[in-house]
Amino acid sequence: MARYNPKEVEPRQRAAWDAVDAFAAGPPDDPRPRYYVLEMFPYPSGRIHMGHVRNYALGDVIARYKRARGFNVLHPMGWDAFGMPAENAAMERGVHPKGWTYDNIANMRAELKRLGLSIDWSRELATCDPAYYGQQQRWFLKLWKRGLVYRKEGVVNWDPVDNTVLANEQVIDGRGWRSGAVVEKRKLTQWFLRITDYADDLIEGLKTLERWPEKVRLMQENWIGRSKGLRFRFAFAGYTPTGFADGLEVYTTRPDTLFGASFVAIAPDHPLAERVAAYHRDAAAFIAECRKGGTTEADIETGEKLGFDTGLWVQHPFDPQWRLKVWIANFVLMDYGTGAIFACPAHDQRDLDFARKYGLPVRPVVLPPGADPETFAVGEEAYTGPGTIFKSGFLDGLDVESAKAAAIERIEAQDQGRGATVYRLRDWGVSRQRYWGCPIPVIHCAACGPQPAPDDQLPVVLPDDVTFDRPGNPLLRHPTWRHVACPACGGPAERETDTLDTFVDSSWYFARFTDPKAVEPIDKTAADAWLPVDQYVGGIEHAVLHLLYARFITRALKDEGLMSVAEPFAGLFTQGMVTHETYRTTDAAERWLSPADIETRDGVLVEAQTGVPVTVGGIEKMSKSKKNTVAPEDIFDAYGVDAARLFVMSDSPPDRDVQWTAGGVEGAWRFVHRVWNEFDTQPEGVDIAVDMAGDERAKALRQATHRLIKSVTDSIESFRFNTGIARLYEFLNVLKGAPVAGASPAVLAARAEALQALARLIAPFTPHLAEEAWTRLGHEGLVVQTPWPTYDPALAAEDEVVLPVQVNGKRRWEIRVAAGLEPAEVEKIVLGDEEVTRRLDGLSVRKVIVVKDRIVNIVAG
RNA sequence: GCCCCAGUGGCGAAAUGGUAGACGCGGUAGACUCAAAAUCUAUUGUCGAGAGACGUGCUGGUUCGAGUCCGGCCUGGGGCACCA
Repeated sequence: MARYNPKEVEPRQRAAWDAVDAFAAGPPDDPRPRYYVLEMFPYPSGRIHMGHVRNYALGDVIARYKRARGFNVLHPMGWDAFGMPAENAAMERGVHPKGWTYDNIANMRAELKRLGLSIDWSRELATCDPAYYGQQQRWFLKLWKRGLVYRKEGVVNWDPVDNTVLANEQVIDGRGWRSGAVVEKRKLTQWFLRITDYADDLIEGLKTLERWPEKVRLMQENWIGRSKGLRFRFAFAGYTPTGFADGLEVYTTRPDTLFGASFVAIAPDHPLAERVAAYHRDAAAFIAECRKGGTTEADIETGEKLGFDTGLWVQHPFDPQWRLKVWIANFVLMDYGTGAIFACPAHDQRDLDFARKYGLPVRPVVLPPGADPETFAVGEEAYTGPGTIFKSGFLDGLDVESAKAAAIERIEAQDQGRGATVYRLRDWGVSRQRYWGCPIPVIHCAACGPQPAPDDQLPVVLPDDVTFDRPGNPLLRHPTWRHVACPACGGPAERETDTLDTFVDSSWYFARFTDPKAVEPIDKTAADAWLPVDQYVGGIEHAVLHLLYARFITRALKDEGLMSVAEPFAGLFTQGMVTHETYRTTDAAERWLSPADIETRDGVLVEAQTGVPVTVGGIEKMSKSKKNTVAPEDIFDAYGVDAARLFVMSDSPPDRDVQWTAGGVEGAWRFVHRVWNEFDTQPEGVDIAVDMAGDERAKALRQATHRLIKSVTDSIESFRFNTGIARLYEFLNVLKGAPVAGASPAVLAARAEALQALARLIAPFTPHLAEEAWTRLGHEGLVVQTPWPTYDPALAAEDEVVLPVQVNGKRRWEIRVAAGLEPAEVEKIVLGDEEVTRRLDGLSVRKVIVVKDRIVNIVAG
């Protein structure tokens, strides 16, 4: 009897899979139904962390399960290989980003292979490979031709640490998503992708994504932020400023409150504000002050409403005699709606704050239900609820929604505006002033303007000979790379030196995986065969960023005819994080300590090296800064890969955070050994066909086996891997209750049947152990090539059930009856039970409720 | 401020409206051992000797029956945030 040794078994079983190329996706004419399972591909930081282990183990369970269920599974892996860390390494350590990246890829590939993932490695790709980003340049130019790419000057988010521009989605709480630096506003000319063209589609599409978490759909919907309202023009009263002969256009979602108008306000960046500033020094000073304020969180929190009276007046659209003042206001945003609003202080808090500060009129026009129209007034809080419109001319008596429609209708009839839909979503700025990214394949000619790089010059390859001794974009200071001939006129021209946001790279890789060597960006036949991805697995942190960009690019490429699906991911699963306790020294320095650096001495937690006492802090996401990480490689060495995989899936539901504990992984490790012992003690050559009838113990084991198959299958199907694993643990306890020692031939046969099932059921979770066990049972082939076990419903069903009997909802005793017994029969048994008189305690039976195979409740009084 | 999610033993967690706490961790006792580790066995929500009672953040309600459904509140987490 040999002790299970993962260090010996695991590499051997991986070699066995490789020898038969077990995980290659089937050829195009494969008759099996296709299933595409994909985890978000990693950034090659150099090492895998526990988050990767969990992410890829979860995906691997699905891939292995689906394969066993007879699917032709595509389960590829690649590298999101462009990005800042490579350049930082170049600047800090003098290594080349390319070398650094490919070294990291080599390391991480080896680590991921060690995890025993059932990946089709023949499809591996890296986004920094010209073979990949060249194809990206191809479709980028196609989208340019389509009008989905444009260049404009605008105020952008500038990350002063990474020295680059960031998209709105990449600014979190006023800081760069990667660097954490406070983002500044800069005016730059940038490349944009017209994601707003698809705003409506992207919202509507969410409704079709039934296998996405509600939470993610909601976040995307909020991010796109569709609102319906009215866009209309105010005519100026008295003086009309130059360039505004058509009036001033505003956007509102509350046209029902137009008779409550108090003033009109424009953004400090509004062209009219600039016009006013041209002849009004105080206005110019006010605008400058607003810009300085910035958009950081703190500024907004304390942000006081500030305004500047332009001295201009406009006419109310429903009453030309009624004049409204035009203010410049710091709370009006230029890049939402039209950058101008009409204010109704009674029914909008911001307008109210502003009106109170500057002594402007507050006119309630929505009467809350039950309020008195004579006395209703607004104090310090605007009324935004439902009600009846009053003091509003032709809108009087209508409810809010009807009044909106009526007001829009009137404005449209007057030809002053139209009902409009406005989005919060902005176009996606994709220019990055960095070296390690996909070059934007454009050539700038002073005479001809920006020109697409000619097809025969693609890919536009990054030059290798660049320097990182100074900040800024190395492409900009490369001596020769930029200088090329204009493809249109042949004159001297310059390459675009901006590279693409790395989120562009990850917006289509799932499509490239369907044929990673295609001569076109996407092989339509392969893409249409495999897409959409049946199950995508990744972190919730990409709920808006990557997942929104990928949906957009998929739609754009579909419209370009490159593939046929509109939604890239039919099913999405967002897994929780791996967390760990944090530790700090109690000395003045309060240093964070790694779990590896602490130990218990005389019952006190101390730093191993110094003996300084340690306090246990919160349970947080594993991170380098808090030092609460555990290196996967160390765990693999100590407990084996299977135990690590098992533990990250066993202790929490996959979508929730899981807390890494030393005790937990030891439990998983014990399970691995106990499973092996059951296989190891089973004698060889047991006759499984022996007659088991009449042997109660054998029958009980067989029933447990078939119930196990059912419950593990159900658990995997519903992504509740933790409960599936719990059933496996439970079953092991059953097996141990029917040991080989002293077993009848029938029990031995039942054990053999149980082990045949068990080896296959654990295969998605602990694949190496499963394979070794399968071999131990004497099979020639591999578990990975063996179908999923099936259960006999008759055996899985209970034949006797214990029914709790309640009296008035309180459990009093229980009876044992045949499963499936009709309620009337059960009632007879219960009422005939001698317990009944004792338990009723003098009460009489009023009613008996029997839920078949579940419970009996006697209502007595 | 708005939107969403979650509160269950010492801990991670189970539980189609039907026996709350499966399974694991930790604890306790025991076996094996010269001893320890490992392993195995039993036990482990609280109170109670026991029968039993009480227990799923608080509070109302629906129901024969509520952790689960509905209303209000509290706490924690996440998202958005001057979006007109």
